Amino acid sequence: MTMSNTGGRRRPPTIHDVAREAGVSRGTVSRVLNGGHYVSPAAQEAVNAAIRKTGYVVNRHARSLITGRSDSVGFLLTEPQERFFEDPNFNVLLRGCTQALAAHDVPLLLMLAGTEDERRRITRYITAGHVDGVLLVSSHSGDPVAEELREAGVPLVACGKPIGLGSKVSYVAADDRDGARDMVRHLLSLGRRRIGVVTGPLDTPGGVERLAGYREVLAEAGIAADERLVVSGDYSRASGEAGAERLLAQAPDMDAVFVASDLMAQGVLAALHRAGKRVPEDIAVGGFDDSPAATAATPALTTIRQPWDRISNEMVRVLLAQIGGEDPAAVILPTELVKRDST
Amino acid sequence: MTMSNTGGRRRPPTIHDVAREAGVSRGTVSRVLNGGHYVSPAAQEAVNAAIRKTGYVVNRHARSLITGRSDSVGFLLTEPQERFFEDPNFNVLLRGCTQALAAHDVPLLLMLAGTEDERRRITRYITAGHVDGVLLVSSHSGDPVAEELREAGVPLVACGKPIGLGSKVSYVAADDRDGARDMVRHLLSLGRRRIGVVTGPLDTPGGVERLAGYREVLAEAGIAADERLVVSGDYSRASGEAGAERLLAQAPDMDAVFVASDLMAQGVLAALHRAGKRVPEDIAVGGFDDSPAATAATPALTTIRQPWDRISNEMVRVLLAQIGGEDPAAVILPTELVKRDST
DNA sequence: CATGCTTCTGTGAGCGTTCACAGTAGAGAA
DNA sequence: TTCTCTACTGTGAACGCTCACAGAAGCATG
Repeated sequence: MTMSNTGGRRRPPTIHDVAREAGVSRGTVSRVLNGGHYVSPAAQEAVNAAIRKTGYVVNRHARSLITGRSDSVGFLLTEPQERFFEDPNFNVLLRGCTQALAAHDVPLLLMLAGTEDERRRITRYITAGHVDGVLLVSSHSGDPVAEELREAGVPLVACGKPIGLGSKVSYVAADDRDGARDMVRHLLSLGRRRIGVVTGPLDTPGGVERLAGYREVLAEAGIAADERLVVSGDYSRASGEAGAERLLAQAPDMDAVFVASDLMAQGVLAALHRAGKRVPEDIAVGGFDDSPAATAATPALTTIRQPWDRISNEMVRVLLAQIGGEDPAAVILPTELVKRDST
Repeated sequence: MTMSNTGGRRRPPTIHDVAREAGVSRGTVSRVLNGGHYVSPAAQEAVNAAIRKTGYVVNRHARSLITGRSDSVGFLLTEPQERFFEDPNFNVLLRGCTQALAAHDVPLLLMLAGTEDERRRITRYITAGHVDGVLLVSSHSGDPVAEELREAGVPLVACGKPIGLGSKVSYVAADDRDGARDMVRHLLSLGRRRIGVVTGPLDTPGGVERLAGYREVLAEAGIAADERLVVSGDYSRASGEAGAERLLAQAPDMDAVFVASDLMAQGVLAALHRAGKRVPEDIAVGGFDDSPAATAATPALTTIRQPWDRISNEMVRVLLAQIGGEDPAAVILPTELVKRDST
């Protein structure tokens, strides 16, 4: 073994060591490292051998210092803390993004900005160029961070359509409205006519769009809108529980309910259970997300699958493209109805 | 406003710009930046004003290049992917560590190393000095990453006691054994005598220790060990379900069961429900973790709370201390019994 | 033979910091 | 006065890399 590195760290090999080992100059090694253009096969081979032999790994700090890029991206969460770890979707997204970035050898910096203070610090950090771009996960509109970053010219991709901002910012989103339409059509196809809805927060695209889909399908089916069948939640389990109770009180003849998230649907199921309603016999329940909560629920939840792997992949793709100089882009991905036992 | 940075990124101010603005030298600015020793109050003030005026932010790459430190740490997950996003504990831990690090202005790099290939790449990345230290989250023993990193002299703190390694590696863990003892004692105090257990994987410290606690308390109570009451799971919901079925078959007279994770307990509850057993009347169920799954379960789960915020805080503290030159340390934190409806 | 073109290679400069060192000024002691 | 000590300040020289440029070699074309 050449790299006798056991115990205590010694000075790692530099590009100079590799060059000497390979009998070429720093320039040639650098060229090999960066794509190998204008390098003879012989030199190429010698350099690669030297890299293997010395165990050389490029010093990203030195590289970043001169290129001005950091070759890393931030994963920024501007949600208040609770939501982050209550909502399983975040995990799937985070995991997907980490993997997609790893495939490009780009490390991911996780950033939490719940408070005003943290937001300032992190904005500062980002605009100082410590990351090349940002994957933004914040559902609520009027998020000042997105606007600040956009103004500072930081490449940015949001997850879900940012409500406040113009079309100048990239985003990747599932087709919420279409997913909602699918679910409500499914409920209609089961013969249900008194279909309630527990929406998400109406300052989020998901909240707005899923409600819109619900309304559209009912209108198309010639069913009159009934506001007693519409209540709002905040995606939390507790708000689902409260929502179901309100619905039962306002519309006792309800025979189905479309819930804008699986977590809320869990709450709805609990409330229905308490009220002595059988699911799906008395009331069919449809969720949204296809999160682990859907299979964990009893009965297992019929829901709308969001294509999280594709979403994360696309977010990374669009972000890297934008870092590479391309213009912002919006990507909408289709959802899928997953039938289980609750309908 | 001085920093007219609107649209397109311009060259950010350097330490030189600040020095000129403040009428001092680079050296003085640098000293202010690094603690302000040997700097006159007047210079101190002038530099701070200049920093505010120019909007200067230190270029970490340049700093890292010369100091040899990266001022960032890695959060390394060597679990296979599924577990990561099925287990809510990871989130809490991740969030806690991110916050604790942010308080020290240290960014966190999230690293996933599920496959052999990824492991090699990431080990390489880490040993090249791209992070100053690593927070390691992997429960299974015989994890080669931990050993490699330790050998390379990378500061390292594991979450949970690494089984294979000697005492040379730091770790922070909840007192699994004591938590298990509390739970089993609680079940005994309810008059239960035929207490089953669904353990975690027995190549993880949590799996081993929680089972040991169970055995100890039963022995102390003078209850003979009965291997028909002991089955193993892998912390997944499904394995809890399967485990409960085995227990019911092997020991139909079981009147309580201690499950080594809340997620598995959810599976246990489902299986008991299917078998027509009432919880807690027929069989009391105790979980472990106090994850969101505990409150989501019906009935709400009596469980053992792991002090995740303290765990993450301690992990960060120990890691930073180790980076600062201190020796490795082990920290054991107490757990807490949380009584709900399942016992 | 000169000229141009393409492919390849080496060299110096410089990215923005910190660090070691060499000062300078002022206070107090001899 | 002169010396020493302390508090402070400025100045190269790195750190390891990429980039622009200059030049060499090979080959075809004028």
